[in-house]
Parts: sequence; structure tokens; C-alpha cells
Amino acid sequence: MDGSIDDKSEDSPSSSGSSQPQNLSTVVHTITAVPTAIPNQPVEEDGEGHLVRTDTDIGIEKRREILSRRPSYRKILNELSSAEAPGIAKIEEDKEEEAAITSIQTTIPSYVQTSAGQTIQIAAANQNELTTQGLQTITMTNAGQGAVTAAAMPAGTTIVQYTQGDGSQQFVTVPAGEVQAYQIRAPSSLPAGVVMATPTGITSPQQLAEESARKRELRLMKNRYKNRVAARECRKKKKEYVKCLENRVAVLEQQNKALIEELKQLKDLYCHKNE
DNA sequence: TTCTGCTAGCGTCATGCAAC
DNA sequence: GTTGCATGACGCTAGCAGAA
Repeated sequence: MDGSIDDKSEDSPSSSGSSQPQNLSTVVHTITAVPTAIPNQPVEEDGEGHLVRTDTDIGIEKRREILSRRPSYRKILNELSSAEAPGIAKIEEDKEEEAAITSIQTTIPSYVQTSAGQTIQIAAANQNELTTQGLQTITMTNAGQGAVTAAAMPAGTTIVQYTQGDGSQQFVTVPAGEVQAYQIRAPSSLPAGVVMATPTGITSPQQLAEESARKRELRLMKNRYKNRVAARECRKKKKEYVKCLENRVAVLEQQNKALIEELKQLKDLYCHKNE
């Protein structure tokens, strides 16, 4: 470490995206220049002053274990700020933003299913009511009709398309022939805006597998929006954390300079005294 | 002008952890 | 045991700079 924050932070492997080889056994990551945040992380110099670690050395499992033990950015930052440097601001919950998020969260979309082969749009009888649930449009489209056909999707698959409050769209697929077997209900246990489709008369293992896949999709759909927001927050926090560390580095460098200067003066003084 | 490599940012999924 | 949150990993895209 030379005291400066390496631009190739831990974001590098992911941020480089498709340009990076994805074979984990051969990838060499350049990690963040903040080893204190990852205790006992096996690292080594790559010859250019960068700290690197190899996945082949530690293995994915171990790596995950190490990473999972890493405290959150907020925790780290708060510990940093409480331990020293009163100038470092703690990361606190952004109340305004939270409130905004809460209000946005009510726009988690609903979706419904009907018989296949139809393209229907559910219009709002009561626009206000729909708006509060975030449901702007719901469109049922048969993939066989080519409206929004995904690759490798069996012909006849029904696609449930919905539009979120922010304008983004999501799709859920239902295999052909099973749409009729579903009934629509809205259990109170589900969050507002989520309608659950319950299969009836499932017996074969294949149907069970499909059912579990559907359940998984439902769960993911339920979490998707929240997680999108959470990811934004997390990145924001991470940025603040990195900025904080950079500030800390700058402060420490200043202190280091001052101490060197002081040492120099003391040495001079000592030499003159001896003369 | 086109190509290429890099970086930043985003959405999504998986997973660990804490609270209930 | 379940649920929600935080965050790492991954894939994708857009923008930019330098090279051909």
C-alpha cells in the first residue's frame, strides 16, 4: 500500500462485465486497497503494486465465507468514525429517502392470469385505486402470437406482462396448458399489489417441479423492486464509504508529513545541542 | 469513421444475518 | 422457521478515450 486508493477497487471484476473472463478458476481479481475491511484476506503483490488474490487459492466457498463475514459499510464507517476522526460523518438512514421509498414501494405491481391465447388489457375502473397499488397496465399476451416471445420459450406459453410505476416492465411466463388450472386469489398474507395464483390438482413430479419454479418466480417478483432499490442504496453507501476512506487516507498522510517534519526538527535540535 | 478496451452504473439473483 | 435487509457476484449496456 502506498497510501493512495487504487482505482481498481473491488468493483472491478463485476464492473468490467462481459470484457472479463468468467471462469472463476482462472480469474485473478484485483481487490480493494483496504485490506483492513477484509480481515485475514490472502493477498499478494502482482508486481505492479496491486494487491491481488487468486480464486484458485482460496476457492469459491471459502471466498464466500470470508466475504459473508465482512460487516456492512455502515457498520465499518460508523466504527471508524466513533473510534477516531470526529470529522468523519456517520452514515445514517436517509429519512427523506426512506419515506420516498416507502411510498414507492406501494407501487409493487400486481399480476393476474386468465385463459391463454388472449391479449387483454385491464383498464382502471377507478384510476386512483389502481394508482395507489401501482398497477398501471396489465397485458396478457400469448407468446405464440409473437408479441413478446422470449428465446427458447415453448410455443403457447403465456406471458404476463405488467408495467411498474416507474415505467419499467416485467414478464412472468406460464407454460401452455396450465393457465386454465390456475385460479386467482388475493390472500391477505401477500403484500399489497401481489396476487397469488394457486395451482390445482398437481400430482406428477414434473408438475411439482414446475410449481416450485413458479413459486420461486413469485418470490423473486415480489422482491425484485425492493431489491433494486436496496441495491441502489447499497452502492450509494459503498461510494460514501470509499470517499470516507479516501478522506481518512488524506488525513493520515497529512499527519504523517507533520510527524516527519517534527522528527526532522527534533533531530536538528539534538544535533545543534551536541555541537 | 470504426474498432477496441475500460469504466461506471444498473438490475437481478443468491446468500448470510438479524429480528420476529 | 420465516421474513426482510444488506451486499457480493454476475451479466449487460452506455459512454468515453485512444488506436487503427
